[in-house]
Amino acid sequence: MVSEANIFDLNQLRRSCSSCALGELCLPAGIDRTDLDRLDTTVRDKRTLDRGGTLYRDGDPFEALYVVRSGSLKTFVQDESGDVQILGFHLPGEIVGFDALALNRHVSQAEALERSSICELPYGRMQQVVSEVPALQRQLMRVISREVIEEHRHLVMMGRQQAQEQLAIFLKSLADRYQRLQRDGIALSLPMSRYDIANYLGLAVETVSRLFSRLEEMGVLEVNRKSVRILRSDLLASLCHSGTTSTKRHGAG
Amino acid sequence: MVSEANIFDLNQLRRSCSSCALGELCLPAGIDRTDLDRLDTTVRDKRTLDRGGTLYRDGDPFEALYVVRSGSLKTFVQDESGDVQILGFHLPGEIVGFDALALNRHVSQAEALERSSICELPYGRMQQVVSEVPALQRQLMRVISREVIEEHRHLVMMGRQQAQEQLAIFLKSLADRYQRLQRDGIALSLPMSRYDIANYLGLAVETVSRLFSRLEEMGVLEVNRKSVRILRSDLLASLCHSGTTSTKRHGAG
DNA sequence: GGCCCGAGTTGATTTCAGTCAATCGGCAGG
DNA sequence: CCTGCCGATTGACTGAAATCAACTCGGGCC
Repeated sequence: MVSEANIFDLNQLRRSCSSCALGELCLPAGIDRTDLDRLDTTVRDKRTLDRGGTLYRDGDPFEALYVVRSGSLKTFVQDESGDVQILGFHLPGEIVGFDALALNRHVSQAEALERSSICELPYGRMQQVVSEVPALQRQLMRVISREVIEEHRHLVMMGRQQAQEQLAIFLKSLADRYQRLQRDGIALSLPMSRYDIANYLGLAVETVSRLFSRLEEMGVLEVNRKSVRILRSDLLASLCHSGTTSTKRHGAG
Repeated sequence: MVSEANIFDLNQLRRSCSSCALGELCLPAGIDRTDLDRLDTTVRDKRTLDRGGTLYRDGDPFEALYVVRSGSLKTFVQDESGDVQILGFHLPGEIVGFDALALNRHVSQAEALERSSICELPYGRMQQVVSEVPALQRQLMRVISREVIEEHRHLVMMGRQQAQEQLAIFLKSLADRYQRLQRDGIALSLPMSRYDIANYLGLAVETVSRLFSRLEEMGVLEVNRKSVRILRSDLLASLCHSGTTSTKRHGAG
C-alpha cells in the first residue's frame, strides 16, 4: 500500500509548482499565479534518492534548499566520535537545508528514509527571485519559522521525563502531520527504524520497543512492524500530558 | 561587578546600530555604512526590562523582532497544564521572536533573566528595508540559520544520556558564547536559576545541583552561586564526550 | 538589624530507563 | 527453498537520576 502510494506520487511528478500535488502545503502557499511562474524558474528537479541515500552531508558547500516531494528524509548531526543525533524527520512539502545559510556550508546531514524524490531550489537563483517577489520572501520566512517551531516541539518532547509521554507526543505529532498531508491520520507508516525513533527521542531502542508493546497492550495502538494503527486517539492524546508536574512549572529565574 | 557592567552598558546606549558596541556580533554584521543607516531607520528603542519582565508572551500578535542589547533573556513554551520547557537563553546580539513569523503571533514567551535592554525591529518597516537592501536580507537569513543551529546544539545536549555530559556541554557552550562577546570565557555569571538550567536540560533541579558540586569536587569548576569559574577547561571539554556510545552510532533506518 | 521566604544544597530512597543478553522473524541474496 | 543477517522484541538485572524530605543560605523587605 505504501509503495503503491509512492509509485503514484512518482507518476504525478510535474515540472512546475503550479501543477504539483503538494500545492499549498509547500512553498507556493499564498503565492499568486504569476509569481508562481517565477518561482517555477528556480526549481530544478533533483535525482530520486534511494533508501539510505544522502542528500547533503556535513561540510558540503551550500548550493540549494531542498523540498521533499515524496517519501521522507531524516536530518542529523554526527560528532567527531561518531555519535549521532537525529534532528528531524521530514515529510512531503517540508524544506530542508536551512542550516547552511549561516556559514555557507551544511552543518548537518540529510538522508532518505525510503525512496524519495526531491525538488532542488538553487539558492543563488532563489535569492534573486525572492528579492523580486516580496510575497515569496515572506513565505520563505514563514517556512523557516515553521522549522523553528517544529524544533521547539522536538525540544518539548525530549524534555519530558516519562519516556511514554515522549513516544505518545511523537506519534501524535506524526499523525497530525500525516493528516495535514491529506493522508490518513490513523494508519501511520513509520519509515524510520526503531533506532531512529530512539535516537530522535533520546531513548534506548529497547525502551522504544517496550513502549510500543505497552501501548499495544493498553489498546492504544495496533503495531505491525513499520505500520501503526491508532485505535484510541483520545487515549493517546491523554498520554501526552500524563506525568506529574515538577521542575517544569516554574516562574522567573 | 555584574550590576556595574550593566550600568556601564546602559550608559553606552546609543540610538544607532553604527555606534553600537555590539557591532558585528549583531544584525549589522557584513552590512556596509550606507545600508547600515537604512537599518537604523527601522530600529526602535524598547523599554528596559527588569528581571522577570516579559517581552512577549504566547498568543501576542507579531509586531517585531527583538535584539538583546544588554542583559539576557530566556524563551520558553508553556502548555495548557502549565508545564514549561525553556527553549533558549539569549545573550547580547542575539535576536528573538522568529517563532511568530509563521502564524503572525508568538507561540512562545520571552522573559528577562536580569535587567536587560532590548532593541525593537518593527517587522513591517523591517520587511521594506530588507527588500531594498539585499545584503540585509542575506544577513537576516544567516541570523535565523544561526538560531536553527543553536537549537540543534540544544537537541544534541538533551539527547545525551549522561546528565554530567549535558551540563558540561551546557557550560562549555555558554563559555564559548561569552567569549565571542569579548567577555571572559573563564569566569561565567549564570543569570538563570538552577531551575532554569534543569528545565533547559530536561533534568531535575537536585541533579543539576549535585552535578555542580561534583564538578567542583573534581576540580573542574569553582562554583559560587551564580558565578562559576572554569578551572580546568581541558577537563570540562573532555567531559563533553565521556559516555560510551550506544544507540547513538547508527546508520540508515 | 532582624525576619522571612524562596533558591539551593544535601541525604535517603525509589523507580524507571539503560545495559547486557538471548531470541525471534522478515528480508535479501544465493 | 534455505541461509544469514539485521532489525526488533523480550527478559533479567543494574544503575543513574527522579522523588521525597530536611535543612541551609542569602537576599529582600520591614
